[in-house]
Amino acid sequence: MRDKNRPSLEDVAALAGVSTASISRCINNPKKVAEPTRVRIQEAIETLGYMPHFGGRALARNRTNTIGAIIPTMDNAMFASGLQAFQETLSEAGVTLLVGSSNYDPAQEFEQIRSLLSQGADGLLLIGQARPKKTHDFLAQHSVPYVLAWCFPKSTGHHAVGFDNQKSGRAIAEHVISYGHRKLGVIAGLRDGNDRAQDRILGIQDAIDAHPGVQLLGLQECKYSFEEAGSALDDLLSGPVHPTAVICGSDVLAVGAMLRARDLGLQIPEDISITGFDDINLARVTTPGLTTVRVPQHDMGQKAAHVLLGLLDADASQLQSYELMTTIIDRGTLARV
Amino acid sequence: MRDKNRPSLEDVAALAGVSTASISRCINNPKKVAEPTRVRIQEAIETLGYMPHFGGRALARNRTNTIGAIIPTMDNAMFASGLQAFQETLSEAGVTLLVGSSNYDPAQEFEQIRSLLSQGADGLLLIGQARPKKTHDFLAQHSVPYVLAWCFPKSTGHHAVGFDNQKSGRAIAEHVISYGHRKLGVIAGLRDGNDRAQDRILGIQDAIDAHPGVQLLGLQECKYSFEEAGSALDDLLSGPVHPTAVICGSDVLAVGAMLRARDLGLQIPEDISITGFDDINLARVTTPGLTTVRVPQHDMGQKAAHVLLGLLDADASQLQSYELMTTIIDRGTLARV
DNA sequence: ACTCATTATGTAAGCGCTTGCATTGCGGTA
DNA sequence: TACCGCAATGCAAGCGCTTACATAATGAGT
Repeated sequence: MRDKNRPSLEDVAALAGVSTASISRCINNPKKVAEPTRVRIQEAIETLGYMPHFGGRALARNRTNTIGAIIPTMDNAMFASGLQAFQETLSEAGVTLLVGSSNYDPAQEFEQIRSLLSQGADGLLLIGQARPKKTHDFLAQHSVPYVLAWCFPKSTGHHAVGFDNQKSGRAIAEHVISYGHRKLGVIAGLRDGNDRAQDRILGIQDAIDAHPGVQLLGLQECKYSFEEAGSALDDLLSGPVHPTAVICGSDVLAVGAMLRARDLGLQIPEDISITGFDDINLARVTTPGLTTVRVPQHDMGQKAAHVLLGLLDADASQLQSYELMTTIIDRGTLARV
Repeated sequence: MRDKNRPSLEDVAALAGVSTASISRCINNPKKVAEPTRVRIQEAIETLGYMPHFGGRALARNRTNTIGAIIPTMDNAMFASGLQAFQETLSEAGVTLLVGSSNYDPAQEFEQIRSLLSQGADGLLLIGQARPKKTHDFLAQHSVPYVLAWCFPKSTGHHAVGFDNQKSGRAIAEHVISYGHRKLGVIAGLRDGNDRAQDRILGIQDAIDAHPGVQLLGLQECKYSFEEAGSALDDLLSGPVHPTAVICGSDVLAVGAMLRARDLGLQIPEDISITGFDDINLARVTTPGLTTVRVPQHDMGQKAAHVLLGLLDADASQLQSYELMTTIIDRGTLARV
């Protein structure tokens, strides 16, 4: 066992010639201790290199100062940068981030929730709103405060910091339609267990339904990888009638489709238009640049952290929800028809 | 205080009609408990929805089953995907990941180390080898096991899972030179406090020194952003003689330079060659694809996790180091001259 | 001079869990 | 039948910290 001679409160107390209680107060609430004592204690702490024992502290105050985030994967820049902002904000408040990843699988998400909770997380950040009853029950049973991100539930039953995927999906589809496209294809993420993917599709459908002349020639679902998106494009192009525009549920999918289109010798956007969703770095880099929906990832992460921090202190039962707005970024992959 | 009626070991013990010791054993070492008792205990746990209290456990065994990672930023896909692999591997072993970020700043890194340690991290993953004495002392004083990643120190003083940045830097430079380039430019990350950036430059220098006819026309250091890299390219092109190839210290820098080159009306690679380093997704997506150095991010994260897990169990003082190999990926941004 | 706030500090009782040691009960052996 | 060894379980002492409460010291108000 390492740390055999890790100094404890008692050691510091002995050195400083005060009781352990004073040390504790000095650390947690300095103004409750007289100036000279405080200085003496500080010195003792320094010379011993004392650092409070996490377990002892967690046990005594029943609080870990730790918040967990469970995201599908950090491999997608979209979540990574939101998480970065989230972490930075927590850190400023002296709270540490625990990370779990679900790989878009509700069962894995459940396990990670369980795991982070058993690690004593004081609160949780969860992506999206759709989850099995089992998960909801579990969360309720343990009454952890948590906030949802990357979504904005209409029935605002829960704290959320995000945007309306359906509305945004509709917006980009309307945009495409406004450019004159009438034959559309869609490449979406697997909607099973993924409400964001699902809602975006719903939004696209809304737009199509609202414009009688417009038809959806095909809808492909696939994983978020260039390769799968490429195959999805193949499928979309395998029918007798080709779409003039393909709306993609994420930038990764869109770029995958672009890559494939290029391999097929198709010019973008002359031969086929493609749009993305998320506006990650990738979208700025393709030729031409990807027309996409900008999601305020950074703000979302930051705001979510603030909300969560608030929930910890105030035993806030008051609903805290913030809807952030997305915007369409016109680059070069959408042509007028 | 939430959790007022969170069940404790004692509650379970009462329900199951055994002592708390048995419950504890049943959880931590099932085979020390007779089958029928085990079943009874299990049931009690289920019906109560019992979950061990983290603090209590951490206090009693002086161990948190938690590992911290401090990376420069998750905003760079390179670290994000390594971290993802790291997390997954830890998770399989039942260990939770704590995340801190340093933003490439040694002082911030120190603070994060301090913070994660005070959160009881049993081990640490750190990026790179160069850090202030203060940091080293601190790590030594608290005798936490830690492993370095993204580097492979020659004086293998410490556990490391990574690659030799200098060697790889030299390799890509040699590659560029072998294509006939004689006038080179370099855009690197800020080397202050960043040994990876520094070593890559050193490697490039090595290659240049080894080839008498080759000259380095300019070396620009900047932050890892498209914009800064763009400005760096401007500077490189502001002299009387232009480089025919620009070697960049990361893909982000390379792409930033490409974007700017395109704005300047330069054809890549006809007018100017550009190479990257890391091989993140971005590199596959540009037109033409970026010639770069592939870093085995995934393997590195995974291997680092294994090493760290090993260090926790075996009180392993034995040095565990793994050098991974990088490879040059030829895409289209390097022309023959 | 005496009382009463007020402030600074000490005392000690937990917080929930693990674990070394003691105890019990059992089957096998002499 | 008495004894031993072993497996299963219970007992209780911490682990290091926080905090309600008790105590001491100081100064203000009368």
